[in-house]
Amino acid sequence: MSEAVAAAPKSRSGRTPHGRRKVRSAIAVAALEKFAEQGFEATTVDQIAEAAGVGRRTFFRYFRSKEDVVFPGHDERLAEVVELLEAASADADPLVVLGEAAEFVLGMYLEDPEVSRKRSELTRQVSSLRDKEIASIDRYQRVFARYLRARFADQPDGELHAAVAAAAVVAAHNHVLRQWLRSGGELDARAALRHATDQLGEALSGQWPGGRSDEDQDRESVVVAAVRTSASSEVVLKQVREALRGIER
Amino acid sequence: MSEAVAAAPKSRSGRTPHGRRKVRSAIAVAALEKFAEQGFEATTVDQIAEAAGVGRRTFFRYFRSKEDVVFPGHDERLAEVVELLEAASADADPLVVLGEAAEFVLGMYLEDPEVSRKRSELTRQVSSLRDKEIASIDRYQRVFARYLRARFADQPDGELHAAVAAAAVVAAHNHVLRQWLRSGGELDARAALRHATDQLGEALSGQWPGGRSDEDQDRESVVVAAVRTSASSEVVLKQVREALRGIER
DNA sequence: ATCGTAACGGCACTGAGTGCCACTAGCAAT
DNA sequence: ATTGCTAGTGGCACTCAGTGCCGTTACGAT
Repeated sequence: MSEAVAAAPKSRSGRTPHGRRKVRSAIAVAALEKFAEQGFEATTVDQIAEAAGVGRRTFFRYFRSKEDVVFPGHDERLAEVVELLEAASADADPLVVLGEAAEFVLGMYLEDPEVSRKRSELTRQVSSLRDKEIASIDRYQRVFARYLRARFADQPDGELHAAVAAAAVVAAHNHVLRQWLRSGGELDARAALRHATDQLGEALSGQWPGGRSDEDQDRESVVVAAVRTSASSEVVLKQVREALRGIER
Repeated sequence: MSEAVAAAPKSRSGRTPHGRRKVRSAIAVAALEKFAEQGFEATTVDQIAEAAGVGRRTFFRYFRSKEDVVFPGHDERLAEVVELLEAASADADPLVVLGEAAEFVLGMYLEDPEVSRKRSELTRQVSSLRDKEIASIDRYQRVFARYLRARFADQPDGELHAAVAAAAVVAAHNHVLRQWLRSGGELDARAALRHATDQLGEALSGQWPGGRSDEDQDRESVVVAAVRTSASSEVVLKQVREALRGIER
């Protein structure tokens, strides 16, 4: 590990894959192995580099920091979400679009359940990783909020509603993700997320401005007789909702 | 800086305030001065310590990290919020309680506008500080969510609603805070926050379970005739809501 | 005056992250 | 095959944050 031998042809000496993309993967695998074995903080970059068969300096060429090994390519993912939102039709219900974006993000976790579980285990234990992840989630939320801000631009309190709705969607996503992780991957996360965002859409676009555009054709199929009553509109609504719940399904 | 002179009576040598709490303040002031002067990253702890007239080691006795100088006592503040929520009446509307908690947090910023503005300027520019702050905000959100989870425990989807509502309240708070900062402290932030949480309360407690306890007495004052229709319950509800809106107010 | 305690300052050490440079492998042109 | 270019690599040295240790100093109590 020291003398003149070090300069020998490492290319074929078992280690040092030298494949362009293989190196990155080798480092990541070695790192996660070490983290699971001896913990995150107790593992030094030197150990990871040695285990991966690369130099310490090379580690930092592939990952900006030790934390970054745990969250690979979060930047690219975020860029994909931005694209997704930019490509969304201007006619579509903004909250539906955001729901789809959230499902897309969720899909990235669902793709590789084992990695996701290991990551969540790590982030649960190591505070610096938790902070990193929270910051990363916040970036998604900012993108969501920016999208909604544009869509709600002409409404009163549009910025407020955008910020709140974005936070709500992200919270719903996170909640479903946590449930899924706790269930050991058994839960139908996509369905759960859709259920959650449906409820959100009902609550938010119902009371707030920003209504749907395809409602008009349904409007004629129901007639409502409105009467004055001492009860608040909230109470009336609640009664109607319960009544409907009794009829349907 | 080296020989026997170092042991001389520093206590009266102009520097070294030596007041128990004065030291902390002196360090903080010196740090913020240096940060404003040459930037956060370009300022080393040694420089801060020297400017404050204390040893480098002492700096780390008062602040866990360089970032911590910018966010002093966030832990204590969080503890206060926890107390506030624990002290809240079990009868009160959970969302109102959370609104008050949010206003309390907002109040901490409002207390000292100049410091708040300097902090926000710093966090806007330095990513590591931004991440720290986001993590700190998330801790508030977790506390909020935990509170709501307890209050919504017996409801269907209670956990989801707790997570979403907590996120919504925090988002509203952050939005108002941002507005206030941008307005240069002119905005009536408390009123704006109350306006925002009022809307939230309407949207969330209206559509979702988690109803108030005084609704039952109102229930008898409205009668609903339910009929089958081709329209979805969403559409029916929306129609009713619009009709009510036309009648009231 | 003396003792005990708490705070302080210095020192040395670990480990993350960066800049620099020399080396090598692979590839293209000749 | 030789030369030359480029990109990836590894080692080295350096800065700086953060920590453990310890001798010293200031201060309060007896």
